[in-house]
Amino acid sequence: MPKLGMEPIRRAALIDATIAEIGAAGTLDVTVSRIARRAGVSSALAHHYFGGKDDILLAAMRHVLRDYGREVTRRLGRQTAPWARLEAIVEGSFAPSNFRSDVVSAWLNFYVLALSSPEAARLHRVYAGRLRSNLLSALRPLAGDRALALAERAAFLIDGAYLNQGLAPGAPDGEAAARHVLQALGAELSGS
Amino acid sequence: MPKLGMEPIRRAALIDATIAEIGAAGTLDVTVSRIARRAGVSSALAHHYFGGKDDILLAAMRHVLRDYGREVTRRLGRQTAPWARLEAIVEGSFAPSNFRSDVVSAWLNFYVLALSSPEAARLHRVYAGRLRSNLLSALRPLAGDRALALAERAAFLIDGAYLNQGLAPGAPDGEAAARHVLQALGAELSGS
DNA sequence: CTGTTTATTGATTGACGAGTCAATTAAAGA
DNA sequence: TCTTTAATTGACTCGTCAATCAATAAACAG
Repeated sequence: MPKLGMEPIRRAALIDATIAEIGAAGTLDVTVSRIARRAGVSSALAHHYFGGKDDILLAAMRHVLRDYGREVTRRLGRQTAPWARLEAIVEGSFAPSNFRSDVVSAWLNFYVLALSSPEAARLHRVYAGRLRSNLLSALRPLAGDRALALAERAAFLIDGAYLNQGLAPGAPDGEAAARHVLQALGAELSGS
Repeated sequence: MPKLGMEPIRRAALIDATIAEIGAAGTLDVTVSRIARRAGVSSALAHHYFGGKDDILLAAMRHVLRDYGREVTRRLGRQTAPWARLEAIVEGSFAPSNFRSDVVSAWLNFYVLALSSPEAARLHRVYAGRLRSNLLSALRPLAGDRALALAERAAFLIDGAYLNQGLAPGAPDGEAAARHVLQALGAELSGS
């Protein structure tokens, strides 16, 4: 019973299913059939709309990255003071929608995918570049020429927190992670 | 032409080949055949000594973790002053033998493997626990009751540096990473 | 109505890869 | 010398899975 205009709905459902499936399995070794089943369609349809498994994976990665960027950008839009902008970046990074355990699990898998897939590597570079650029512009007024090094450390802290929260047993706690990172940055800034 | 006592030699060669293969491919999706070929034996022999692919992977993970631990422990043995012990931990973490690009690539893959393999998760917990315990004992005299939070941040920084160096283009620079982490910790400690 | 386009799937193909096994060679021991 | 044991492999089996395709059904255009 084909209704028209299904494409965007199916795509979205398949992408959500992909993230959920990867999150549940903890690996990219998920079959197209399982993803499709979770989305309520046949595996043939997944191929029809995406072309191949790689394309599905990359679409899911783009989706995660876009959600992440949206969350940060939204918070950043309202702030002008440097420290407030820093808070916006960090808190956006650990916002509940990004920091759900299946999303973090998928995130880690996409991170590692960048080691073997050029397109995934490109997406990762875009993310990493934007994060550093955001951090740098917020830190410049606060830290002057130490801003570059501080931005790098902040990026390390954020990624490290993701990695550890992703592997820690129990539900991840974004608030605690954000507090950690901000406290570390605050301490480094005050001790100038 | 079977010589006796080949087992340890073959095991070692297969483990090295596994790390090299994973490092080169950037994924755990490497075939037993390729690993065996690199080690100069047949795939049947790999199964003979290890049992299955999972066992090979876990053996390689243990090997990486053991090398890491050795490097840290060796440096730690000579030091008694708190800050020197901290340096030992951090510098050991980024020692050239641990921080070769194929090893880091394998490391990241093993990290993610812990999301789906209980045994890999156990190994990771052991590593994470020991790292924190080492950091904590070095930081306690320097930071008192802030030591716990600081140890956590240091762990985030180290893992974050691994993650970023692993994905950065070009050869990883362990010295720079170590300096980064130590400088961050020093700044936090001085601004008490 | 009729033909075209969109949505959808069941069935099939083809490849690839983990794990098994029987057979071979040579060293060690009796 | 005979036999037991370790080392080693080529060939084979069995599943699984990505990808394809032909077929069906509904909406829509003219």
